[in-house]
Amino acid sequence: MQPPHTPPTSADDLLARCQAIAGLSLGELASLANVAIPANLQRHKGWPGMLIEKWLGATAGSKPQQDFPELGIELKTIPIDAAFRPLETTYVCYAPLAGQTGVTWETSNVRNKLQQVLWLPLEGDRQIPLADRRVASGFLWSPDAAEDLELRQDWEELTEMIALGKVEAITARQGNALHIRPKAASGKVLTDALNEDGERIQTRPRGFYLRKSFTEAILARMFG
DNA sequence: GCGTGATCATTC
DNA sequence: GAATGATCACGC
Repeated sequence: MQPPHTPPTSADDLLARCQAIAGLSLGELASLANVAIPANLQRHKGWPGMLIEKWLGATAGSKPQQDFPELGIELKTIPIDAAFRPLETTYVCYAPLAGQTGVTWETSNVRNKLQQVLWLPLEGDRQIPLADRRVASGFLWSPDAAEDLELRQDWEELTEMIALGKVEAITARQGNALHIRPKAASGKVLTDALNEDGERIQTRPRGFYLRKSFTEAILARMFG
């Protein structure tokens, strides 16, 4: 077995690729793909995600769109414990901080990214050696009306604060499903934002993340 | 620096 | 122990 050389042609094709790797360990997938296995993830935090992208035929690169644009599907690997509960929050996308005007929930990056997600849970317990961690069954998810509403309310609240120049007042404690946290290579990285007087300021870049409680409910519906 | 892939590690 | 705030690697 080898990683595919072409993108999946349909959602069914993509799901079939998931089925083909379900139950295999990251070590097995890495050696079959001739990818080196890091000792741990401390300096390779995105490694599992990159490996799975390769196995599903996602086009490599850092485009700000979905992983499978022709299918309208975003891929998210998610580390889980033995009870299929998420061990980490899920990064969605950058939070625009400088003069985003006229953007609504319907046209937001967050909604676009979450319109249709292929969740691929993997064992993430730090006690399990990285190479031994197995991949679970991937599944497609789209937010239902209640989830969409929950996400929209959080997004609108946070986006309004940014628009009012209150970026610095935003805390990760805000938001039921979606929240904002720093997202950068280090605390030295700065980007443009606006203060309450509409003046340009420099602040740490932020990103939107899904809370564990939100993704836990999604996983529970599938595996619970 | 932006945006991708995220997890780490300090604080609560 | 969990959540928040901070950080690591890579391509361009």
